[in-house]
Amino acid sequence: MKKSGQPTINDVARLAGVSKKTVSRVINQSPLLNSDTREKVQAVIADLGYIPNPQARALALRRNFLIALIHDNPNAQMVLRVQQGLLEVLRDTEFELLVHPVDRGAPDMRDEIRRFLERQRPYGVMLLPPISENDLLADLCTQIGCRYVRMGSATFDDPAHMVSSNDREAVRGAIDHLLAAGHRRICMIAGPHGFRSAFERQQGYEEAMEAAGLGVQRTWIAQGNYQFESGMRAAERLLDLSPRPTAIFSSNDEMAAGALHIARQRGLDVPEHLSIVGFDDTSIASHLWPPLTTVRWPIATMARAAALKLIGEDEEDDAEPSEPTMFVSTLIRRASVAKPQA
Amino acid sequence: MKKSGQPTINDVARLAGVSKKTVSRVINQSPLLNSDTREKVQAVIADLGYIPNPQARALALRRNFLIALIHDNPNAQMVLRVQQGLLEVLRDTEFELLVHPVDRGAPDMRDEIRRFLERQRPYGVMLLPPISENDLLADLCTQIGCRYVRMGSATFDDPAHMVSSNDREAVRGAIDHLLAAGHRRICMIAGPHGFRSAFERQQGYEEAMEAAGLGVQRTWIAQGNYQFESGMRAAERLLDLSPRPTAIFSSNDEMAAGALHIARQRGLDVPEHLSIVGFDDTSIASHLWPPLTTVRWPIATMARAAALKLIGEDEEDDAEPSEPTMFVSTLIRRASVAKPQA
DNA sequence: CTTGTGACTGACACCGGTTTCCGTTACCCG
DNA sequence: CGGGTAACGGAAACCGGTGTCAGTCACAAG
Repeated sequence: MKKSGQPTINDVARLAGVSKKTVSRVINQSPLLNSDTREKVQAVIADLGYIPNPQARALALRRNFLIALIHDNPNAQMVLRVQQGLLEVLRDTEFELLVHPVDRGAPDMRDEIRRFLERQRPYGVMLLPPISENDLLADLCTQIGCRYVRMGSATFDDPAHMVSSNDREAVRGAIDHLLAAGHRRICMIAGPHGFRSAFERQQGYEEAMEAAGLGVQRTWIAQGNYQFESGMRAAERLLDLSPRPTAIFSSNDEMAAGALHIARQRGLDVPEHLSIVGFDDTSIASHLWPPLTTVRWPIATMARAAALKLIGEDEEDDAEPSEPTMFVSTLIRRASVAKPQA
Repeated sequence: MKKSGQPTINDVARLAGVSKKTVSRVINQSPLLNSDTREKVQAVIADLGYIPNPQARALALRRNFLIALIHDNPNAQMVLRVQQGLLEVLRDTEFELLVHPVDRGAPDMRDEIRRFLERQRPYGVMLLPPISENDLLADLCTQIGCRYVRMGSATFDDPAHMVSSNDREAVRGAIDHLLAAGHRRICMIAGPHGFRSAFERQQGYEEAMEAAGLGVQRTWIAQGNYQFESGMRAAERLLDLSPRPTAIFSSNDEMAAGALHIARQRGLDVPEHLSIVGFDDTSIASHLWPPLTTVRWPIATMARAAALKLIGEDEEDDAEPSEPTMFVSTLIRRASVAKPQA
């Protein structure tokens, strides 16, 4: 004559002969518990297959176990690798991942995110580039009272809230690689205006070129929007230059793929007639022909670190030593770079 | 002297001069409500920025507003397009998306999923291939009492629980296209054993070959696991055949990309020396050189349909006419197919 | 033999909504 | 004018857990 639904905490309490409060103590690992009682209750829990209702818990605890991933990202590979990194950490916790993409274009994006945060009040929020660069969104999180971590191409916040890489330096390394191969007419496909990553990467290019005494030519830099087609357009402009560049560095792999596409269309061999270097090391880089020399951006690793920060125990006021949350990107040398032809 | 936290339903009721019951009626869109009252309450809600606590609601309603996406998918493009499709529908509802990837390899996958379902009890569950083909998981959902939709390459369940495409027919069309171009030695890179999509696509190939009076040669079919590298290995085996095939149909784009890679390595021009056709039409297909002729699998559309099914009002017992949940894939002709050389 | 102390446990209110069960009022209709 | 119905209020219970605080018990100290 029992009700047939899920077992509740009352069922456990009754069967174990204790109060529901004690069961609650077992669940929450309260230290002041007789180990006999604990074991008895745990046995009943296991026997019944009892699982505490997360909604009820959330209500009573006034906190939930949700991590929200907010992003507006053009790149599928990147988003998925972030999800994988996060979930690798979350898997053996009681946290779950809520995915909430937004539309950067929309004028009410901020309100939309606010509504989302106020409604769900996730325990932690992960902000992906490019919207992670928006300070207003970070403010929103603190205002609502959610922990947050921003992922970015440079540190622009309290390190406790950042997981970042040093793109500028990584790009310098990539350009140096081209320089070392003998290239001088090195052009760049830059990312869209307003993106911090685009800015950092362009800075890296400019610094490397100036350090090599080559200076920076405005016409050598074509802007794209991180998508394939824009890489094609940019490459067209660059390859129309005369003299033609011998190498192109692209702010991300997808635009590099677009550049490769155009080179092919024009009958230019890569790397014989044109060297190309990308950024990100998404799977497309190794799938292309020739396989793309590119900068590996350790996204999944960064996502794991972010997850740990989000669910970590560190208190706010605590003067944490802000662990090493700067990750290094490394150049992956494949087959899209060669010495320039005489 | 108010408490500063979130406004509650009591605050709304007090300010609107109605009972909380009435506010609740407004929120839940009860039909027997004077429109004046409704508007007044809604005004207060808007004014206060009141948002009902979803946890409390879930607790009281004994249902929540979560859609879970369970998948174990090798293909980033596909997963992300599904997410986009789902979220397009969910965006203007009160539902949120919970992403829960699993590990197909793990022996306790089913238990893991059961724990997840019993804990979260999502309102709806979306099962992606390949695990959507697992009947035990579908049973699990009904057992737990969650709605579910399976996405697949053929209908193998009550149509009310399926969103499917007819891969077999689509592949027949692709092979016919190759046949029409004059190809006879058409090989296939098949998907992994045990995948329904792999089976269906292979069937399509075999049916088309037999219908053309060419018969099916076992050695003309090489198996892969849907990933790039396996496509390379399969292509190597196929291109070692003598006489060499003039065309290769691949069970998905990624393996087709691998085949293209190998062709390049061997100095074979595509499509001059070898025609290649893929399946899925993920972004890699159009980014490759030459752009890949492939079958467009309308994933996002299917995901949208699935979302509608999941949040739809249709009752279980209702003998629904099982709307058109079969989606057609279409051949996208790009540049990787040509007449075979004499 | 009290008394105090600390370890352990239970009764009860509470989280923020919904539902049930009346009860009231106003209005419409025959 | 009786009676039916639509629109809403009030009180209390409930969903399934957790916090507070008081109580019990064993045992050592006084």
